[in-house]
Amino acid sequence: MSDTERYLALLNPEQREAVVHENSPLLILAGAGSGKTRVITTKIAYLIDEKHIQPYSILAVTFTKKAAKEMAERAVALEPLAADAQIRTFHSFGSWFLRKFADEAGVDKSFTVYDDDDMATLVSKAVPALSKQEAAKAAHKIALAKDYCLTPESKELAAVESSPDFPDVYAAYEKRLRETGNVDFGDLIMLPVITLNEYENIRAQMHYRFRVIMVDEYQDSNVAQFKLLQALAGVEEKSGTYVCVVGDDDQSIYRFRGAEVQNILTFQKHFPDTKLIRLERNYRSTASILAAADSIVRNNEDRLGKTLKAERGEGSKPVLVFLPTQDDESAFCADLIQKAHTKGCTYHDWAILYRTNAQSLGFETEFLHRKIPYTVVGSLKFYEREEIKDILAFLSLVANPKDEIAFRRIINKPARGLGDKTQDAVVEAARTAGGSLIDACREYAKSKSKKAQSGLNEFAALAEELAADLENVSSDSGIKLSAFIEKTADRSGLLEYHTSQDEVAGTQKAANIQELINSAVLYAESRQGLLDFLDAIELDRAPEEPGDETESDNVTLITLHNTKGLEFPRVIITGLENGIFPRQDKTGSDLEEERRLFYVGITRAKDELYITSCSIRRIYGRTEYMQPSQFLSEAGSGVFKVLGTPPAGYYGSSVSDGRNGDMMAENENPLAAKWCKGTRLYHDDWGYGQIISTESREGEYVITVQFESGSRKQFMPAYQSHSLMIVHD
DNA sequence: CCCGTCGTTATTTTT
DNA sequence: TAACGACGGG
Repeated sequence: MSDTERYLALLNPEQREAVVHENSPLLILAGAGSGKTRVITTKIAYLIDEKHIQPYSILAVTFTKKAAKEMAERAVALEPLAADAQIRTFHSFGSWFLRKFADEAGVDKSFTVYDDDDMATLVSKAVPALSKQEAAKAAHKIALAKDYCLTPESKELAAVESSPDFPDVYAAYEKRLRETGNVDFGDLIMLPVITLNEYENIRAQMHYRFRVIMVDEYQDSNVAQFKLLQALAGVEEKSGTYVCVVGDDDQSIYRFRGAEVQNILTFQKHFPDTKLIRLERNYRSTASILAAADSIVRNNEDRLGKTLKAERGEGSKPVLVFLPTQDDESAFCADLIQKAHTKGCTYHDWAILYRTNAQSLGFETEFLHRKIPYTVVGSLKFYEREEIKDILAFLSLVANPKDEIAFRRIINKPARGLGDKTQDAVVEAARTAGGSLIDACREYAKSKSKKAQSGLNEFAALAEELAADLENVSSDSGIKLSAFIEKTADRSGLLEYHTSQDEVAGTQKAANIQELINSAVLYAESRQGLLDFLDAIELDRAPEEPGDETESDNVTLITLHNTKGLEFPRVIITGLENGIFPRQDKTGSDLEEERRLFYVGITRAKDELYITSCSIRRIYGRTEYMQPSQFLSEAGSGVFKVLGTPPAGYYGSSVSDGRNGDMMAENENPLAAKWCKGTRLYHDDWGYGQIISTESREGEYVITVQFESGSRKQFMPAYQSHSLMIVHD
């Protein structure tokens, strides 16, 4: 048996068809857990082994570095030659392209990438009339415009932001950004598109180079990325480039950030003769979890439509739990996890999902209290922390002395007596001279009196010294970049500044800076090494966060958005309440996106799924009465096993079997109506049971419960209802 | 220019 | 509730 036969044998018929398909564009609609990564990686190996495609001319793009890394590793495991294939994120491809064709694209070869924060700062400097908030809003709109590949001159710009001065704000920002030589994230996609459209020779060069292009998570691509794919593939030129995209329209959850579901819905129109293959066999979740997922997403209108078939057993029904308050919610989750842990289930098996980052707080408090180990994924990103951005800003300024944003960030940190006024003047001087900000400091210091003078010279000397250090080391000298970063942190005074902050606020800033230093050991102490390091950080931030504890036994706390591509044996999706999830008054296509988000959450679960909904929640310090999420009633009955009692007036999936209503008419005691003979119950400690008798003792209503575990207990629902929940099947 | 206090305002966010 | 930004006194 050849290697090829061996790995093809691992595939089901649809997967195999997708791998061996050739000669026309291919759209793979891959449902959650249907093995799409396996298909892509096998296809890469197959193209190299059987079709003798040069690995070098295969381009596979993903959205996250994590996905790119996993894909590369798995492809290489199948075929070592795949190490030479270009497997990268859209943005890292854009970065590669822009450095290669920097002159044509109009950027500095050694550009660094501005993030959303930097964009907002630059907008406020380019258009000083705007308040901080207006600048941030404008920056967001500019990013969105770039996602749609719109320049300040584009007629369609009004669709993004109709305000009449928006094109001017955008244009002013662009002018200022080009002056720095840097780019923003949007540029990494948009500028290559513009360059490719403008230069026929570059287009031809790319067509010659890349014979196969594959795109993962295609449902989350935006218009600019679509145009990039179109230009690279050369549909109009009939370049013969093979295009294969993989995605799932039901998992499109980044529309608010410019992702365009239409890209996948209309792919066949833009790429003639497209072959469509559906992967609908799900190898991840049990049948009853998939049934729940389908009962949600089938309420969406705008979808290509597909039904997942479970390859695993039926499994246990997902459990829907109605709880009084959010505190009960975190207690319920903690109980569930602790109980499973005593039975040998690891913490690592569990994930708690929520709509907004703020919701993690309640769980953190409860878990800390109960000593349940956990990790919060996402919320405060390492590279977005103040101290890290400070050090990176200093490094960026060394790399590019025209970097205005980096300059402003650190020139007066620690305080050197150089406030806004001085900064503006220096930046202005540098802009008119068209030169370096450091030179401008020296120049401006001459015309300035005493105090500012020494500060300016001190700062300039520091920047010059560090820059000179870097130039003096020949590249490949074997010295590590981490030594240089350590020196930068030390000499700039930033390390000392943040260490003293630690003492006041009890933070971990100094330790974080040390982590940053450590992360640079693999880079050379040279100008090129620094550029590589900054590039890697800008584009690959999320994955290898220092302190990543995926190895140890922790419960995962994570937003629904962040779970894309992940899976867990046991999942709890929390906060299923109108206003929280779906958020506020989402309607139409926004509501459909929320529904897809729920779908993504459900399909993360392999074996067990729990869903919680509270009656009372504190929002912004105010106590609000919540209604269960409309998604729950849409699911219809029979999908979930229901625990607890939904708030009055809720006619969702837990409609009573008629018994409760009948009893209410016969009995004046509301407790007796609810806690009647035959009612099925769930108790935090004793598990499932049924009421076998009821009585009144000394004026108190008492029930006797027979538990499935064998034990028989008595309870007074008036006082103990918090630990007892009624089961509605 | 620095630091404290008060008032305002709250999504999701691969890169 | 909490966190962050705007403003005013030192």
